Amino acid sequence: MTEQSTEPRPTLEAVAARAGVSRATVSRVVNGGDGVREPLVERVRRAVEELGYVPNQAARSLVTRRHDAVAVVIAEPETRVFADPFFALQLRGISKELTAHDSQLVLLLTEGRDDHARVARYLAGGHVDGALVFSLHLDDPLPGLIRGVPTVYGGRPGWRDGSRGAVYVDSDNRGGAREAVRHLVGLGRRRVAHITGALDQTSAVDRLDGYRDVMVDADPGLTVESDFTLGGGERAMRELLDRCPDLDAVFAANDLTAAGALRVLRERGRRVPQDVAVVGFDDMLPFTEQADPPLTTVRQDIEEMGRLMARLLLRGLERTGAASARAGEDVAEAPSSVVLPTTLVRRASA
Amino acid sequence: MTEQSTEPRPTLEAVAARAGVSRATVSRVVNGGDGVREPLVERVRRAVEELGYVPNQAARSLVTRRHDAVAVVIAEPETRVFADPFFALQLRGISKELTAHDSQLVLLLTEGRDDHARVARYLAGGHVDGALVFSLHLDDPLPGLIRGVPTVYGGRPGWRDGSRGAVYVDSDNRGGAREAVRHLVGLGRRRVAHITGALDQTSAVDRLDGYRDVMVDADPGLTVESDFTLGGGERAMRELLDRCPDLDAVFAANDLTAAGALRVLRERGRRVPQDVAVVGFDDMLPFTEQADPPLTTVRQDIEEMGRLMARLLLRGLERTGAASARAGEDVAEAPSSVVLPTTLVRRASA
DNA sequence: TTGAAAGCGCTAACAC
DNA sequence: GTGTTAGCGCTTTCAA
Repeated sequence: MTEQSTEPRPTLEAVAARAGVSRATVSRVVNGGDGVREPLVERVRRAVEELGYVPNQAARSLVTRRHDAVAVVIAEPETRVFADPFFALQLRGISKELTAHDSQLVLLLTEGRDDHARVARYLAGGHVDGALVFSLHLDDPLPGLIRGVPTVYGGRPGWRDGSRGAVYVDSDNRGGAREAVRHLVGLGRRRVAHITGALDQTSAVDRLDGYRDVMVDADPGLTVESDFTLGGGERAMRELLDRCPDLDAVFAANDLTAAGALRVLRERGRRVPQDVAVVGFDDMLPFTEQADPPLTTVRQDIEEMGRLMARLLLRGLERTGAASARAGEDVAEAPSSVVLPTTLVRRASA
Repeated sequence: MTEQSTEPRPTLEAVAARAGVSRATVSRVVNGGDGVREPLVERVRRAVEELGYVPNQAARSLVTRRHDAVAVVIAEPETRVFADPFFALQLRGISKELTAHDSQLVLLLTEGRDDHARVARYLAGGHVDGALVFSLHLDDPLPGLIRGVPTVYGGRPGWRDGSRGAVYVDSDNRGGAREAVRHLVGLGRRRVAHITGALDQTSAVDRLDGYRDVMVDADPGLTVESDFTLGGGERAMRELLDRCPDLDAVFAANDLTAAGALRVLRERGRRVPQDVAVVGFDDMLPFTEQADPPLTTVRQDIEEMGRLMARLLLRGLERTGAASARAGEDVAEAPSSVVLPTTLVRRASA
């Protein structure tokens, strides 16, 4: 392993000694330097430089009770998480926003129920200022375990008792689905099928609702439940074709599912879009572009969702944080949930 | 935002008072309970339970100088990072291993040169016990900036002056490439082309070397430089076809590149594998399986690489950590680099 | 404006 | 075994 620094890192004390001032003064300079006269600031800065001083965050947190760190909890037992770049994009957005606010990203991946206690303990341990929680399934016990930690959810949580005032960022899944299905109908398709996502997630439920909004009294046989995966999409498509050979369009709950459907349609000799038009959801490049034919889909801005989540959380933290409370200054609104619009991206498949 | 616990969390002191013992005893119980008599352990446990006590990590780190946290640094300015599930899989492996050791994963994504200083500062700030660093390009300044923090690299670093005793985990890129090309040659192909990866990364260089090992005195025109992306693969394939229309096989530096190549081959009316056989690298499902035809490729176990990196780092930390040093017990070997084997996965494309 | 001093909550010697 | 005590490195009143 690369170099092990055995010699202790310099402390405030050391810097103070070197600069010939008190610890308090060094602390002030390090934290912005307000109320310290210029020549002293200069002296301290130089000492910091020379000694390569870096504040010890543990000591600082101990007194300030701030950590400048945010936990990102991805509660997704399935391998699916890593089959599409969804989370990577969210992380990217989050990371950008946090970085801009000098906050760190602590990633908590949970593989199953066992991990919930661990995550809860961690969050309760006061390691982080807040949490961003993803991919909740209905009745996920996690939210109940993390009370006391400011949290923003990715996607509307699916609690039966409403969302209990939880703050979340979501796409307009229902509206997007409506637009997709309307597009298919506008193309003259009458037998529009729907392959759902995992119905224990609100995104899947909302997309199904959107489909139903447009296809009122649709043949129930045209809807088949699936799970957001490629393999699931294949299975679902086979089932649909067996059940309703006359279908002329498919709205799939996401692009991965649509890719599976496309493959089966090709297998079965159905031409896309001539025989069957297909629309996906997510606009997950390069899946959609690489698909054959390139996939018409509903785009959501994943990275922006991540960024927004982080922003809401940080804003909330500032609002309740010591800084603003002390000054009693413009106490901003408590942040509230945001639903981002989607857009239909037309390609060759529909 | 969900609930803001305003009342202060209980401290060791509070637990001690409640259990009628000293802080030291509580501390002992909380940290394993060695050397505390059973009835007391019980009393303390109950008090902890009742008060919902959770240790304050900042206070603990301040004295132990351990953080039970490891930074994962992904230094990848390109969007590419998020186009394939490569990092997600590594993260998964790392996360599993860290979790098993009660360590946290702090993710540091760097978007460009500007971020290096930030990352260096963070690492120097003693927030973490060690670092796992990925995706280094040649002459990346980062390694120079993080001296003092135990580090394991993902992929062999490409420093001109050797790897300076750095510990890394890598795949046998060269051997895997050899196997891929030998396979093509074994199929009777004589004009085997190679689309390289980004040659500022050792993985790309090693794969090129492996290709050359087998194709000694190959037509230099059969090798074209690319960048591990789908678009890059398309461009490279076009160039190759223009330059060497008689080529009968392509070894692409990764699956994404291969996918690009496949697309262009189809465009140009070349049948795969009859006219041109194609082999990729990575075995990035579902890319390889979804490809048309399904892609023959060199598989590397990405998740295992991640897990191994974490294991090496943790082992090294234990070795030098207070615990083992104090006891003077079996001082294990300093961990050394590991190169994982690859395997050829045959599908339809070659 | 600057410094002195009191902790933040915890662990680890060292006594008892 | 258990308790007492001295810090870990920092911020933050409070005086000067």
